[in-house]
Amino acid sequence: MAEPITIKDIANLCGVSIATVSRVVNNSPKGVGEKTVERIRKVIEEVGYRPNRLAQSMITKVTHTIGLVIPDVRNPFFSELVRGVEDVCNENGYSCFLCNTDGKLDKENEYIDILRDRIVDGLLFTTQNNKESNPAFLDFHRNKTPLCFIERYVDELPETPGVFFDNEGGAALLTQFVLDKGHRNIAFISGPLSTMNARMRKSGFMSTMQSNGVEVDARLVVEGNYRLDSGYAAVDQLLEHGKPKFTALIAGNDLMALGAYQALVERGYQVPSDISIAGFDNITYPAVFRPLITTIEIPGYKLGSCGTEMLIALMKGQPLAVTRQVFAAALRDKGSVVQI
Amino acid sequence: MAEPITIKDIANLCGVSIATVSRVVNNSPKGVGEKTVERIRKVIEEVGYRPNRLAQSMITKVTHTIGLVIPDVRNPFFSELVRGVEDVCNENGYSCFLCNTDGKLDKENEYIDILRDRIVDGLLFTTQNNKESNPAFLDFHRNKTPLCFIERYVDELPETPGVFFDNEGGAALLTQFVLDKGHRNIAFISGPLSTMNARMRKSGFMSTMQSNGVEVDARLVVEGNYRLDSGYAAVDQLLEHGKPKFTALIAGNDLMALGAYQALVERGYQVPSDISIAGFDNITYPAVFRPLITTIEIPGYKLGSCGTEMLIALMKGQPLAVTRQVFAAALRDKGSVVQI
DNA sequence: CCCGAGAGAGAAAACGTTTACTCGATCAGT
DNA sequence: ACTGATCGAGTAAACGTTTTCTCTCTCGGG
Repeated sequence: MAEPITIKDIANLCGVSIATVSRVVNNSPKGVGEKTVERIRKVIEEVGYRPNRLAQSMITKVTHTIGLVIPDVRNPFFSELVRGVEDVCNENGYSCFLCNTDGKLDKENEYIDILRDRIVDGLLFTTQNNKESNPAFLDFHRNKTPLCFIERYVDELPETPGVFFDNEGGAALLTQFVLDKGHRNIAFISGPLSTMNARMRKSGFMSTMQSNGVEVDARLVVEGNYRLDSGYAAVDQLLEHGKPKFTALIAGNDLMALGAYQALVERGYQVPSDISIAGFDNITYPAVFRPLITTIEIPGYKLGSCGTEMLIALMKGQPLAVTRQVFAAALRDKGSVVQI
Repeated sequence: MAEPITIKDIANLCGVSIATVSRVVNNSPKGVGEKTVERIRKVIEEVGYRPNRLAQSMITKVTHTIGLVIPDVRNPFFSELVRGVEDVCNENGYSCFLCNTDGKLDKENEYIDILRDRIVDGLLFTTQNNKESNPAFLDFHRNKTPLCFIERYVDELPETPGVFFDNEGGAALLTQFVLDKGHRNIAFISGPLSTMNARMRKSGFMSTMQSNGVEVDARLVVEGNYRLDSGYAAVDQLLEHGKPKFTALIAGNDLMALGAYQALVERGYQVPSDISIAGFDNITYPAVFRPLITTIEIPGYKLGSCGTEMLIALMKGQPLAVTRQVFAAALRDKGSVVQI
């Protein structure tokens, strides 16, 4: 276990004080002579000295680390997001602690505590729970440790910065697209309404239907849970009373759309000729795969990178132009919605 | 910016010395009276004191963090792996720095330096480059900072622990499966032969062919780069001289298999009735998607969790029963290889 | 020749812990 | 009553930095 080289070693090697070495390490140009700087630089280079970041952080109270709290990195949306976060961190000299909560409140709280203990400089946070939050969380806020939400509000912290996706606008865009194709009887499978984005998407659907003067049949609106099988089950529910009363189906995400697709095909319907289908997320798999679902793209990478940029600005004490950044929706037409 | 509560505050509040508080925090039972412990515990609880981990680490030289270096978290295999790593870390009180290198040597080296500076207790490392390595990397080794490879050897560090997937065995298993279906003319698209796993898979293919007494037509073995389009391009190369001379095609991963599938279909061949296809990875997408490719499953989560368990054992100074853990391959028959 | 300014550099405190050492008090055994 | 453990608790050094002061030169201007 070779003892690491410390600033003291460099000082001895150069015959100067540690203060002087510290000055050249942090290249604060004041107070050190040209040739001394040169000499110390050379020795540092030669012996490969690297300052101990723990000791530095002790003094400066800055660790150049952030915490990233998400439900599950295996979800492709979050993989994208994580990569966006990590890239921006790296560009700016930050490192990133990854934390998976599965959306569970107790794991969220546990991680918040851990991250506070580790003295992260900032926190990037996503979750489904926007009701309750942990004391440590409010501590972050109270201590003015920068905090940036990703697709999340916490009711207690209404002014906290965040990056959001325009779920309502996306749903409106998609609904309008389907309406423009001539559909009037449109079924809607929402995500779990306990989540903010499911509510927003549903609301975008409802309001667009209304603003187009199309009445929504309440029996055609069902709640799912964002999983494949719940899309499948929703179709059973929609077909409960015999023949479908809808020519198009919009799902709260692509996974449910795929489940619905499967159910419809198994029951002998042609998609999209009999029934059009649309989703949300633009889950992108290798282009070979079928079926393709017309969808709303959610820019995961962008949300991650921009959220991190906001956070870094905050950590640097820069004032934010916009504290809540909302990303517009984009439609990805893949042919699963046809004109009637 | 409310100043955080320190051990000194607790000491003052309780009218004891910081040493005593430290003892109860680390509950080292020696040397503190029953009632004192109780009193200090209560105050700590009340004011919500949490020790500063930086200060602790300064003394103990232990940070309870690890570095996880992978090419890209967006690759589903690595998403799985990352989650396996993070779960085990969390169970054991470790936090994990995520680093994406895109397989680039310079980014790998950069992260190694960063992680060493951050004084991680251990390092989990994957990459494609097994030839060159960075001085800091060897430093890890020299300083006996635990190191665990994931699907990687570094030639300079032959004794380093690691978790591996039995690529050669997997390829053998798959090749045997295809042979058992009666195929004799089998094309093989390898991954980039600069990578260890591509070489192993190819080698498993070649040796199984040979051990079954089937000669390999050199023109039917081409090199790809693990990406979709290289599978597509490989088919062009294989069909260069007119009609296919093979009835089955094994690709070094599923992505290339899919690219090959697309190319074959576009050229009017039926898969699998004309040509069977098999891959590697078991990229799992929602079950609705077609086509399905018979493949070898690589247990990403398991590799991550077991690698982390090894690393943690090393960090605790426990001797390892096995320093190189090799995970066996499992075949996932999805019907894309038919009997002839 | 003297004074003051400014440059170069060192001394030492501080950051919040852990831990080896010390010390007094209590208490059991003789 | 004296000795020697043992227990409870405090003192202070140490970890490797940053940073504020302070000090000593050197040099230019009057």
